[in-house]
Amino acid sequence: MTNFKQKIAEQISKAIDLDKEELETYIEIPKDVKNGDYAFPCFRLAKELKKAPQQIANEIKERIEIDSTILEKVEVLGGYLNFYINKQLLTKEVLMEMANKHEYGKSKIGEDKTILVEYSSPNIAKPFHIGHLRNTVIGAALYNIYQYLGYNTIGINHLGDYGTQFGKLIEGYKRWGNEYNLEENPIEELMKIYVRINKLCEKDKTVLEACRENFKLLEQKDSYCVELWEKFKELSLKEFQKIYDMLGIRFDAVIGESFYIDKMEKIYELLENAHVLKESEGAQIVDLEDKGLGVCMIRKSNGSSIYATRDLAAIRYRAQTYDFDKCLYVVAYEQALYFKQLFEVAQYLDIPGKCKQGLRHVQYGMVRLSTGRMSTREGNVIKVEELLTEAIRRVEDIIKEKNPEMKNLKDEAKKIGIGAVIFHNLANTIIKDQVFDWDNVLNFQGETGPYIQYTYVRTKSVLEKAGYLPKAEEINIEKLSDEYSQDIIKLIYSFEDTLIQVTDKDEPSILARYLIDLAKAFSSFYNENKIITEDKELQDARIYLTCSVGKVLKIGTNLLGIEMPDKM
RNA sequence: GUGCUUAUAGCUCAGCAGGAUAGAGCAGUCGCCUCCUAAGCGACCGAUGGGGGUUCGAGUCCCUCUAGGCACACCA
Repeated sequence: MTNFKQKIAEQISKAIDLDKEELETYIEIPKDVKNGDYAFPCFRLAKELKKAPQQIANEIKERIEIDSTILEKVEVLGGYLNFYINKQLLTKEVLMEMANKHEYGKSKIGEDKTILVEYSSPNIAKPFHIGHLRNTVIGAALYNIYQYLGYNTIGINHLGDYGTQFGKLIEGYKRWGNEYNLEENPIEELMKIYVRINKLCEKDKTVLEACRENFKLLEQKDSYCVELWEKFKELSLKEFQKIYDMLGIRFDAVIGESFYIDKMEKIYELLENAHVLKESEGAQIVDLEDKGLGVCMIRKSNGSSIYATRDLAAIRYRAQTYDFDKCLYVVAYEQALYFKQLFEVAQYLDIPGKCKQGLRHVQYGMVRLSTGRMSTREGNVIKVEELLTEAIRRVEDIIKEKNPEMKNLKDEAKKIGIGAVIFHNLANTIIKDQVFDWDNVLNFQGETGPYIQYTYVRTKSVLEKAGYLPKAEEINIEKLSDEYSQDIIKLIYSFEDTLIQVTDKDEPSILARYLIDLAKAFSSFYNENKIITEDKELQDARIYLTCSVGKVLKIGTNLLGIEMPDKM
């Protein structure tokens, strides 16, 4: 499709002697459509050229050649040069693109680039709560979008299956294992043990030492510890899988921290050879004080490993295995300092420079309860299963009321309920904290997942009523020159650009917002116009547009990890 | 104490790496189903935390204050 912005920049660059790429960055999209489709503010040239902005605008306008196939007109308003693009061309191109491309917006711009996305990464033996949900949903959306743009994308679930916490669990199980029924409700019971042993550790430091000792034994492959650990792991994974199935999420690699056990010696060695490893209080650290990053611990004073060691081993392994260009860590912002340290220390590894530079912490805000922070140790967490089940239940109630005849009630309710929860997690800038509120998450009106789904279902139902789909090349595009249709056309035009923005900023909410805008534009259009009408040409054009909106809505929501219902 | 981060309408959020009159949703008030699904559409109401600065122009950049959140070595 024509890159209008670029074309306009080219024209301006011919009129005044400035680099067209630079000019392109100055061009903006006016807030008010009355001011055209693109605008070039001349203010910043005023000083250089020693002329009034308006005069500059006028002079550029004089010198510019208007290619009427691309631009309708150019106007000067204040210090702005306002460009009105050729609607016919835009409309034609969007419709043809839609007709010719099987998957609209799909691109190859990421070809030859490998992106790793580490996300979800729950801790074994701990409940999967709404904090993990946010992480999982953000990671999955990024994964899908990168992939759609042609990147070779690898999704990694870096399970927290190692560390002192297991020393604690083992200690707890040793002491009170027979009091708990692990088979029945594994995570619940393990959590109780975990909470209990943590309380004891706080009171009695010797117990904490015993826990650390257990982890050390686990690391040394003590058979009792390994056996227990494997049992905990198996039970937890089964539970997690239930949730991934509900959410429709899968990973290319599920590799726990424990996978790196035998890859850590090499890390010690590399850091040793780089002369950055120092002893401090009996532990091995890398001092990053001069960079304002404190110290990064690599080996504990009792000789056992720590998460940084395993993460470094993971980076090295991933560089060797995937030769990645970018590795995204979707992890809450509370670990911001840690990741800065990690990436800093990773510079000493024997991996390609592009891998070292491609490490990126995608930070998202915490999910809190109105009563404060969620804490597994405190036991006050909202579990994902509970939330999804409630969402589905509420949707079922609404369907029974609004559409009692509906078939596949269970299936559709699931798509809508889960869709609402996923969308809610992606609708806002991810760095912002969220205060969890049932009514907020499970609101189905306004800017929500169900709103987009509802809009989509409407497009489907119109198409069903029409019973045919006209050919794109036969559409009379003049029938789509009204404001409502044009709003939609412009939005569809900017779909790919929206996806690129998501990957530029690692911010899925940009796509979520876009889909709301598109659904709104269609809803207004739908309300204002009859699609099925007497005027056959008009009907064809509108049907085609309706179909296009439906396609983009579906592709977009799927990229966010949300399924579309057929009926609502 | 140091560092990071957030602050926009009663509530939840947008605001394209400074640009034209700051946009939505929810809540509230009011209209719209003899018409393709009212989980919808339209209208009204209502806002940039305080103070400086840079700039032709600041919600956006800088400084400062205030208020939340987070992190600062043997948890991950």
